[in-house]
Amino acid sequence: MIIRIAIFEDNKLMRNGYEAICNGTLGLVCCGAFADANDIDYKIRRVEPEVVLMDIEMPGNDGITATRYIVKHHPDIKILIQTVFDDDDKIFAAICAGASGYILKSTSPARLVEAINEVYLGGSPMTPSIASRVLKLFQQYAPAFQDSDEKYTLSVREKEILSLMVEGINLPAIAEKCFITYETVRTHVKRIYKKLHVASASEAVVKALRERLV
Amino acid sequence: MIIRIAIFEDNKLMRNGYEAICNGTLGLVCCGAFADANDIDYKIRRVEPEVVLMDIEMPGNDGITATRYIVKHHPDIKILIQTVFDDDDKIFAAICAGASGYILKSTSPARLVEAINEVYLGGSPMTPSIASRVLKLFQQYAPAFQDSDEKYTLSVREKEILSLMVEGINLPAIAEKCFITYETVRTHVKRIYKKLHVASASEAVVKALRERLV
DNA sequence: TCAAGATTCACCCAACTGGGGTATTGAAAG
DNA sequence: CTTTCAATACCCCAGTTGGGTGAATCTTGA
Repeated sequence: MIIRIAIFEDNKLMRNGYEAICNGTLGLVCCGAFADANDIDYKIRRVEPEVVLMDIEMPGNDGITATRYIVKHHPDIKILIQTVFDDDDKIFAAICAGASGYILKSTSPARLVEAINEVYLGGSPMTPSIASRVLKLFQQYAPAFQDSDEKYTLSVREKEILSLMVEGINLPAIAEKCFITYETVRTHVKRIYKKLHVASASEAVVKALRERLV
Repeated sequence: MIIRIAIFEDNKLMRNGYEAICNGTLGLVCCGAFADANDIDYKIRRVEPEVVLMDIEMPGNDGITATRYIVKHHPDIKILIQTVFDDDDKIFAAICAGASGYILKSTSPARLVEAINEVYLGGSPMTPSIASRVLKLFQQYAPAFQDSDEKYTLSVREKEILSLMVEGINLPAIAEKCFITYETVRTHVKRIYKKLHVASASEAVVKALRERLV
């Protein structure tokens, strides 16, 4: 099985370098090398890659936008972001755009080939320094758990009902779904409110989401 | 410079294996190998590691709790989580607890040594499959920026009221806070529901949180 | 100037919600 | 064997919510 790779990189030297690395490696083949991400749809349809090596910094259509586009319209294609910078905003944007991996340009050819194989197999290779920033961002944006030592002890049934509430289903409908009466659902809900120290469905679902109770 | 490593691993064979790997590698030394994380404070103070190799699954005091404790009280110590499982909850909990790296036990000794050096230097080595899950979790929990196509065009007042709803405040109270009548709040809320295509406060706040509308 | 939209307010009605009880069953724990 | 607790179910009541309709300002922009 040969992995087809499309390269997007504005620097001609690097582009040729990547192409050489791909074509010089058993199991890889470069099916296209482009200096920009304009006409991205045409280019992707033309060369039909399985993995895209994407430079973030490019003139015209930037790598993030292109990534977002490819993820949306060709969800099977894996995208490996390459950049010289490692600032939080770019990483954050790239991840949210749906990139599968993120490596610095200082990465060795051997590691690059490894990374290409890894994204192709569904993994997410990241330069450790990038990974470190991702974790920090993650901790920042998901402050749940932080030091929650099992604060709330919801029973199985209660968790089930709470998660249905998070889905926006109202109590009568929950009763149907759970094959129990409306009154029983209400009993559970009241207990949930007491345990979570809240007084309404909205508060409960917010707490459930924020503290990852469901 | 020699990196001091403390090992927490309940399986004796693996524990001895890790110890042998550390002591057999130039630049690393195992300063302590423990079968559980009980008395974690005493153990850490006793052996003063720079890097902790932590098994998640251990009898008694689990690896996550121990990680949280170490991060809190010895913030300079880097923690490398090791596990046989790669389920979302454990990964999420470990990251939120403050682990610096996360690798599977199937990782080769060479890669383990590499990972130890990387966490020591401030990086975050992750097995690609773990990294992949981290990215997915990240995308799930930070859907901001996702595609800021201004999906919903809420007015200023509507956003204000929606965010008060997310705080769990009920409509009469919102009216007071905004110095408008209860009926007006209700009019706004109804319009918000139409714009968001929802039919209840819970749904609205969930959507607001998930899509970062507030 | 006229249209569109934001913001404000009001009334009606049916349904749902929050809070307070009480009570039975079965399983697990001591 | 008794206690505890989750899960089930029912009652009452006041208050809130969802949905509909109508309407008056005010700003903004075509």
